[in-house]
Amino acid sequence: MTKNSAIERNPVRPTTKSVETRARIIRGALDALETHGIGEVTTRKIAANAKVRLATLHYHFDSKETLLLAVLEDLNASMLARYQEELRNSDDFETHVAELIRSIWRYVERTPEQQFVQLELTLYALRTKGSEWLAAKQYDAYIDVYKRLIVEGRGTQDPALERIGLALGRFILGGIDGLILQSFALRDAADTQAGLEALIVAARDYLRHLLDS
Amino acid sequence: MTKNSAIERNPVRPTTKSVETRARIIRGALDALETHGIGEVTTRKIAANAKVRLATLHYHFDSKETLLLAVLEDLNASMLARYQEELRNSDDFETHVAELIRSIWRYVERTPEQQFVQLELTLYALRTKGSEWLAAKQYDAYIDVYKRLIVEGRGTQDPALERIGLALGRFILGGIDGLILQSFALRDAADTQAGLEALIVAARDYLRHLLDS
DNA sequence: ACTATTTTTGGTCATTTGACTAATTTTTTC
DNA sequence: GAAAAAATTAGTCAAATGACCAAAAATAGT
Repeated sequence: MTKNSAIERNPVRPTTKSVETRARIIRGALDALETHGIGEVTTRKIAANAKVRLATLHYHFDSKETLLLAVLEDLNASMLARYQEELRNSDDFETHVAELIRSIWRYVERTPEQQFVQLELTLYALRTKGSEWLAAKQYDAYIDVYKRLIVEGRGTQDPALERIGLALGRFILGGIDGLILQSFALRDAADTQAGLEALIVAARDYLRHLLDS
Repeated sequence: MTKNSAIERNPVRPTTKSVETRARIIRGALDALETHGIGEVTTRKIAANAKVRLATLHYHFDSKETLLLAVLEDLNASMLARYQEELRNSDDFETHVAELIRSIWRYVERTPEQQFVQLELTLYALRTKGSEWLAAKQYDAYIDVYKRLIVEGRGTQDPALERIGLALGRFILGGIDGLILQSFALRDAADTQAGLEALIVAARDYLRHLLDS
């Protein structure tokens, strides 16, 4: 870990090629992270995975740390975009929320390794001095998206509704996180399914509770 | 990472001293993990922290991996023991559950670094081939303890009650995990508090739901 | 096509790291 | 209190790793 001369090396006008390579490296890093985990991932593995020389990697990213955090940012952005374009229905409020949760979980089940990596990287960011903001940004973004997906199609934009969406969004996010951890640790499909149903019921009841008060 | 000759080296009759040193190393490892995180922890840091030579560490633990997993086991055992000896009250069922959750959270707030390390180690165990069982054991144990704490003092030991306790235990564990992550990421005391209250309400409603069906 | 800039490459380096051994010291047992 | 077993120690080692540089190659702007 020697000192770094990123500022001088950084290009004034990044090329199209540069952007592509950058993206490829990030993708390679994600692949490497999924198969090896954050503890075993090395710049060489990432470079190999991205079909790029080691020095090229260091040309684009000042350090391994920078790269890993870039992966997390990328992961966040793409996952959020995914949710954004989903779900345009307009059921009954409670059904809508239930469907949202199911939709979220369907995505989680389709990308378990990604979820795992994201968890690892979130903890990594929290551990990395000066990068805690990334974790905060991530959670803020998630909560915001969840809120919007909840409120969506309700017609009004009552500030009270916004508050409810926010609270419910936080609740659901927490529930999903907890469920992810349990499903990873216990690997029991039936229990996971039951947990999901429990979360749906709980979210519904919590919604009622919020609407009452 | 050469191969290891632990079997031959292991003592036939471990001494009192040995047990003490072992415990000291585990404690040192925990300290090191708390301050450095799993990504930066080294055997040397651990040894220094435990005031033990590096070779001594390797005498007691076949490998870094073994040691880290031992830390996780120790952490689980001690935290569970902590919960066991707590809470002997016998309120109304709903109040009892609410108090339980508050009690759990109080402990979490008293030991944030430990919670963080435990999370890191759980992910580490899940990543470490052949050690996934440790994570499973951990969660099973937690769920079981939660279940017992929930059912405790209800008088009957109806199998239906057991089922309810189990489901509610899983639910609460997930909720706590989710809340821990959010509180770490967002670092907002008020939001965390609100999240806790939400969990309590949700658990109460979920309990009612379980009792109804 | 020429030039300036960006990008890539091959090769190098210091350091860290986990693991290991042989010898010494401490503890236990009889 | 002597022998045996256990525990500790100092010192060594190979491998891995992140970072870096100087030079070559590719690309873009004019």
